[in-house]
Amino acid sequence: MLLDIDTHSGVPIYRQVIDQITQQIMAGQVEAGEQLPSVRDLAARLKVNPMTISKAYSFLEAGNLVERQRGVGLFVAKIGPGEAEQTKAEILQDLLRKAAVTAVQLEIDPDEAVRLFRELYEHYDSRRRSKL
Amino acid sequence: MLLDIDTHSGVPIYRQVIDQITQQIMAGQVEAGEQLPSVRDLAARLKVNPMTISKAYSFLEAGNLVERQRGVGLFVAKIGPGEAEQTKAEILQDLLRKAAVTAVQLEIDPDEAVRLFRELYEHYDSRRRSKL
DNA sequence: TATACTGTATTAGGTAAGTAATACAGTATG
DNA sequence: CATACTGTATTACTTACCTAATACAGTATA
Repeated sequence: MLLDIDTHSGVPIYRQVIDQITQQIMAGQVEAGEQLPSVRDLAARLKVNPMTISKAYSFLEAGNLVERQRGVGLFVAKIGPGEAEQTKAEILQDLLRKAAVTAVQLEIDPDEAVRLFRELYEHYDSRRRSKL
Repeated sequence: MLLDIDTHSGVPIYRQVIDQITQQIMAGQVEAGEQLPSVRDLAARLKVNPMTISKAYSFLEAGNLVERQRGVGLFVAKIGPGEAEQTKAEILQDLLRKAAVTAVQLEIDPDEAVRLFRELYEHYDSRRRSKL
């Protein structure tokens, strides 16, 4: 599992871990039942304290995205389709909110912004399809 | 000047203020010599402590983006020609690219994604207009 | 001069994040 | 059983962020 922590972004490390694992689960990059790296393993890889990772994992567990077994490890949970849909929408909304605020701040025409977004969607969608 | 503070993002408030003002200056949305809102004014608007805004303004001053005059206020500085400017379209594209990639990865319907973006735009746009 | 604004400084306090160190409890394997 | 892993708990500490309150100094206007 590849995680990237940007220590200059101002976002707490544990938040970045949560967000990235959440996204990977939602994108189907990891399957239900799959084991995530151990607290110590991931902490060593990311060069942070194990308790920081444990904190992130606790939040993921509280959000029912993973199941933790003491002595064994952490496993991706089965996500109900309704829950997955809601989580996906929340992830996208956060990104689009940032874009929308910026578009408004910079006084970019809404139709222009929407057109650009749709074009980008189609661009990356066709790239994804060409991989199937 | 419209600023939006997302208290759930984990990014410190002063960082968000810095980043958004920086972005607007670099995009040419505000001109050299233009006055920014006072510390107290912006703090009241964003419902934060004035010292938090003062901290952000200090960083902007340290980065030579603004000039502060005690008793008068804060003014956008002349930016040297060497400073790399991004166009508004480039800025927005970077953000929308991330959203588009994510929407594709999460297999979110394009019309749904576009509808969400437009709603968010209109939401923040109506906030901006209500301040004019 | 008084008033209302402007930014700045200071003190004190609370919360959050991250860390180090240590130890415990549980699991799996040889 | 010993070992090596697993997650968890705890204590203590530092740094960062944010706040409230207060006051000072500077500027602009009536």
